[in-house]
Amino acid sequence: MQTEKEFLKSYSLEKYDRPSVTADVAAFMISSQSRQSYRRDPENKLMLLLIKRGGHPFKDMWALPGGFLQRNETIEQCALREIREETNVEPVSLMPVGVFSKPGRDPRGWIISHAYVSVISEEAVRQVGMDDASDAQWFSVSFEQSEDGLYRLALSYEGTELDAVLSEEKSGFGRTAFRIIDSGSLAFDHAAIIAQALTALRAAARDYDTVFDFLPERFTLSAFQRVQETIMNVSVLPANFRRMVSGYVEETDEFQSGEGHRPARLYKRKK
Amino acid sequence: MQTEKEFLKSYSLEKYDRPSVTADVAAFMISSQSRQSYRRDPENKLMLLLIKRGGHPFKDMWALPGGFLQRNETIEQCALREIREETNVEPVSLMPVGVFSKPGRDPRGWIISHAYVSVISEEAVRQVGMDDASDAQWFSVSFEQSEDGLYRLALSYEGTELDAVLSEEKSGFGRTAFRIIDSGSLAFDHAAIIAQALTALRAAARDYDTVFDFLPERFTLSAFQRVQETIMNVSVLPANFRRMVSGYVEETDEFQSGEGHRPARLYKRKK
DNA sequence: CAAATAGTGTCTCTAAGACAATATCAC
DNA sequence: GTGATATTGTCTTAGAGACACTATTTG
Repeated sequence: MQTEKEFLKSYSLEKYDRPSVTADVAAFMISSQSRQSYRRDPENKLMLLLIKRGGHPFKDMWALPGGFLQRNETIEQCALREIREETNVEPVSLMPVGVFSKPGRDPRGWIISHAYVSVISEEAVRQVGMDDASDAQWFSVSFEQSEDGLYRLALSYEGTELDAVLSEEKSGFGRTAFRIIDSGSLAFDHAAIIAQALTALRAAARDYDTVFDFLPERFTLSAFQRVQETIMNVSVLPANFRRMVSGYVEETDEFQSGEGHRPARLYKRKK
Repeated sequence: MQTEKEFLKSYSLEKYDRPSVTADVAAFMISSQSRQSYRRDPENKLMLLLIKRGGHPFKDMWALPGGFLQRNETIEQCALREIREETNVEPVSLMPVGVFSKPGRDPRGWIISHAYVSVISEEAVRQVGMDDASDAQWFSVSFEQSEDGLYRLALSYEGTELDAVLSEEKSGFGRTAFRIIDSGSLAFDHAAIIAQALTALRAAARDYDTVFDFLPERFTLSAFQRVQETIMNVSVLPANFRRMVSGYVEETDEFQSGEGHRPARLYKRKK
């Protein structure tokens, strides 16, 4: 009879066939656009970080940042490591989206990808600064269902426009996934990963939980509302928004003035 | 300059260090207990399938069914394959729960696990029949937070009682995970996986979506309610429950009689 | 003063919790 | 008839959408 110790000594995983494992991250940021007038509050845009691939496969195409899982780290740590390397910024949050393991999804071979949503603070990115010649760039995001039932994902940065088309796919058992109809020149199956990530982000923003991740420590309620509306792609009456979030925020006694209109009280997240 | 084709020809993933990948499944079933009287409707219990490990490591301890990912299948297909093998039943649904990749979680080496919740129909299990001497058995489940804030997971089958204790762990960024304080003699980190699976199951049952998976094609509203209450571990007034689910079900013109009280109309899932 | 946002109050509608009352069967 | 579940209806309360109205600042 073999003891557990003996068993483990003679056991080797190397004998078995096994895949390579990656983490890919959809890192989002809210950026405030310039004002239309000295009175008007700035508009917000939802931005997604993409990397221009330097090598094969999909050379010169845009892809999500990501990389291979290493020994002695969790898959979350791998995702964080990759996003730190690309942005030089500490992410505010990280949320799992799903696992992509369909055979053939990567031409290099048997590779399964773990997708995450990460939120990056605009302040932090501005401090680090963005290199316009860098391979890493922030794209503005639009994702909507059109009348024909298909989903259009539009990413744009300067002159570069990536337009993907996807269909909703009941993945066997009620869960919804996305099938790529037109990848819009995104590498691998990343168009589908981005669509899934946006869906997860919006679901998480429903209870304001993830919305705070996009905001600084102290914020006005209208800044809060603008961020929420940008993520969810909906609009709410300001009076009702205040009421709905009143349980999630705490007053401070500071105000934001100099905006061309009545100063607004700053709030902070409750508890 | 190398073309993509040339690149792929010379590329090999084998050079890199990579983990073994498994899918582990928390398969749930609702079982109706025997009646307390000829009038009383039977009570329900939530059951979880566990396998007694035949070999090292954790020999003779109970574990979730699962196995290694094979080439040419997705991780979902792997989960389905494992649960089919153990139950000889086609699962009704499959839902991802999370990835467990903490270094050291498996004494055999670098193994990351993908956890799924699966729902099995009681009818199907009864048709196949359960072998009492089999390594696979259905345990009744209780999972609650006690006053001290800790979570108690209790699994029982005939004389066997497994009692695990867990604490909630803010996993870095707002997501909650569970840390094992007492594994209750469950193999690996499976106590934490089960806790997470139950949390995911309850979240999915809030919108009745997963609840239908436990029900036959046609069901009475009180059967529906009993299943919902069993999963969520709460209770609702029958009058209010009918109103709440009225949008999700459709009347049929069949009734269930012979139950020792007024026959109930059978309903089916809407759309 | 004008333009913009900040902030309050109120009407309405809907959904959920509580509960009363009636209906119908098996024994 | 009795004991159980089936089914309907009503009262109340909480929360969200719509909207009117007032307050305050900067150019």
